[in-house]
Amino acid sequence: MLLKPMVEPFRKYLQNKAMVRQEHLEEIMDMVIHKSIDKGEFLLQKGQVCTHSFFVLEGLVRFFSIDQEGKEHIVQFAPENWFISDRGSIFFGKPSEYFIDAIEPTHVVMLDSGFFHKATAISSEFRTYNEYLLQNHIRQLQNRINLLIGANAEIRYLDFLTLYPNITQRVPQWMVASYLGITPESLSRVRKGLLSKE
Amino acid sequence: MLLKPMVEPFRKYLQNKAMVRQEHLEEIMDMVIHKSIDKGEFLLQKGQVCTHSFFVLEGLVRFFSIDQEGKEHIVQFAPENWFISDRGSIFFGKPSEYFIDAIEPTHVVMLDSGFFHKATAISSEFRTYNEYLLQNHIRQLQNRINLLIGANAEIRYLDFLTLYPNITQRVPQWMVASYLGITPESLSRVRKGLLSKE
DNA sequence: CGCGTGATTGAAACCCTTCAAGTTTAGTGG
DNA sequence: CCACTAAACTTGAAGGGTTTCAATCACGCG
Repeated sequence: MLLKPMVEPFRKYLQNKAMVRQEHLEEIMDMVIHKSIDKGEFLLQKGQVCTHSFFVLEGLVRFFSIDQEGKEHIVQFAPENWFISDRGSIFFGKPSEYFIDAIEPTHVVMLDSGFFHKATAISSEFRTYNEYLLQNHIRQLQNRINLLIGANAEIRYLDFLTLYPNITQRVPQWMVASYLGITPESLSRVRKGLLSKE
Repeated sequence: MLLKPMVEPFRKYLQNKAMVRQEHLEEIMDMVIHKSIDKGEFLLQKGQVCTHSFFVLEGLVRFFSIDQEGKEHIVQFAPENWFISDRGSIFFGKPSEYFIDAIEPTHVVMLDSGFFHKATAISSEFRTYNEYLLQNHIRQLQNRINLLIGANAEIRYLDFLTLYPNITQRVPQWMVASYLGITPESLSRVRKGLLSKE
């Protein structure tokens, strides 16, 4: 058996979060491959068919699109212990409309398209947890849509701060703006306005 | 056995879309309850814990929030053959932030919180189809977020038209505006602009 | 140091909203 | 079937929030 020290956080995650039992752990762990990427490197680029999901062991990645005018729009951040992939592309086998790259030097495990089927077949605990992740993801996306159609930039920024309190210091402000759907200049002014209130 | 003529479309859906086999059909169908509601009646109101998912047999419902200023924001429409529920509330047992009501006189089947677990255990075909629905739902929500943070009202309206070509005639224009995150007046002007282009 | 990236600030332009008025459409009761 | 009414849609003008473009400032790193 190979020594894979870097992927240990994934084992811990399966054990403590997903409650996967000892007897199923190794079989699942045997399916994972470690990969490390530098800041700025890509895990997925537009036009590629997304073949893997990624679990972030260490570091921070972003999931984003680039529009016709060349502007980036960040759909999601993924720090440690988050799964990230283009579900549409991986599940339907279509070329992706999105990019995934590293904001920090990052370690991930790569999970091929059969991983979730196999792992849920092996461990009912993993199946339950995976379903929880899907439901929670949908809940978050709906909440974000609700804010985007109903709330102004200030409220969306405050919501972001409470939702991702730890990430704010790790990403440049212009990326936060991109996530919120506003320009860096606007975010700067929103922050200025908030400071003068308190 | 009871005669349930109204729920027949659900049986057909399970058979043709989800590819549920004959031998599993009745067991699943036995779990469903029919309910009909008038235009304007609610299936879910803010503050309630959502106890059921709904499958629309006939008619049209909307899933929406109301903000502090009393304005409605439509997160989703659900016409025939769509599932609708507040996944967050049903899965986590928390009071909902959303409303579901009928835009037309509507017939639904009610699926209690255990339905999906039981049905996926009974039929592996249903399990596969349910996963497809979840993945597809996430893909749609991500796409909508991407448009909300990166595209103007005109582009979002055109996307809406291609995504829901049949619904446009069935919902008042002010609801479409609410879905797009703009005012009815703005949508009226967007439409005027599009007419003068062609 | 100097360079590049990111953050801030200002002014003008733009998109969308708000408010108000008018028009059309749809539903209801006589 | 028409008349009436309420709701939905349109249009205009003014205002607000956000973007754009440009200039300046702050900082980290070679």
